[in-house]
Amino acid sequence: MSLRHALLGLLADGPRSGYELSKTFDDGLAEYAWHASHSQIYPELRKMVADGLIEVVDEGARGRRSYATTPDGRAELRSWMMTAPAAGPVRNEAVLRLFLLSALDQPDAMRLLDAMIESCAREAERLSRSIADMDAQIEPGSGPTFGRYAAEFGYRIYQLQVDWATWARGELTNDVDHK
Amino acid sequence: MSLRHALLGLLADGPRSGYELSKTFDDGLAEYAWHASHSQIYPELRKMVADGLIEVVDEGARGRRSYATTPDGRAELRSWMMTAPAAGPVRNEAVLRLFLLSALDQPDAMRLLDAMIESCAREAERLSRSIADMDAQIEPGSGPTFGRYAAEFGYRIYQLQVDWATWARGELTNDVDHK
DNA sequence: CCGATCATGTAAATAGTTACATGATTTC
DNA sequence: GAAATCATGTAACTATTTACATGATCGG
Repeated sequence: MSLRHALLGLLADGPRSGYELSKTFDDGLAEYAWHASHSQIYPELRKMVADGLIEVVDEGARGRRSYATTPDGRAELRSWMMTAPAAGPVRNEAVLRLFLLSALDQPDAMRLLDAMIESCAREAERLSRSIADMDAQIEPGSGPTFGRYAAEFGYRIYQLQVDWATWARGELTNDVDHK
Repeated sequence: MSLRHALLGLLADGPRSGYELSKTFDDGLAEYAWHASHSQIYPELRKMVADGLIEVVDEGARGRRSYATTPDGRAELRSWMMTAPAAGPVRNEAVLRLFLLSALDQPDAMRLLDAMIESCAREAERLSRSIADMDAQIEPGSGPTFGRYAAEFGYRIYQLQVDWATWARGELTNDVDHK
């Protein structure tokens, strides 16, 4: 049950409301690691309270409730972080399409690879700028934030997709030349 | 509904049984792109027959049934390949744990990073050997197989994780030094 | 003939998505 | 005072996992 651990992990940084947690999924986490919608998050938070992993620490305007981890929650998170198997089942539609490339004919495959190379390159560049911004305004001595780690990962993964697709494009071209 | 398209894509290469499709998921696909168990695959194949996307082309021993794509199925696959959005929701537990690293204390984070670096490096090396094997025994003029594409992707992604984790390890170390 | 593997299935439970629903507060 | 955003929820549906279940064939 990774959603539960994702929520515990985010709350480890400090109290958050369901709404804020939902936002955090939307920027960064959902793109590379784990996606969840608010309709899944709110009920899960209730269950986690019932299970003693988190507790309500503040109630604000508009029914806002902030949650924080309990000692049990932190123990559960640590145990999961340190003992979970290295790889679990993966779901990634973009990668799936890369893998099914050979199901297309040559011109379609080329068109798709070109489109992917372009969109991944654009993303990589966007993240590269975003990283430069972050690095320009950190206070010295403080380590990278969550967002900085995520951006670094994102930059590298988009660059990888560009490189892989460029390589695959070359292989496909050679393939045709030899026929 | 990506499972359906994954199955269509695999069947585009030639007729396969549910059992074989299930095996294909297990080596390569499930690790980087999409996971599915046989208990999900068999019912889905039946639905796809009912929807006219695939058909039974052979019945062999032990109740084995081979499926092949229909023209409708190939059209559906192509349309999905060419028009699906560049990025969908992602699920990847290993990456999630990387992102939640800051929820651990320094020594635990270091231990986890070291373990990840080691296991990813081992995987990268295994794939590197596997790639060398494949490249040694291809007939000249024929393009890379599905497995070759997958292995290339896998190698690069494990290497990326090693590099990212090594970078993160350095950042964490600096962080402590400055305190 | 026995163990491994081939080959398919179903049922129950959990996880996740999509659509619907409501109302408060802030900002302009 | 209207639009945007904050903030939470539920219901129905679909997808996925886990566990149970069965039997055929192949290799030694």
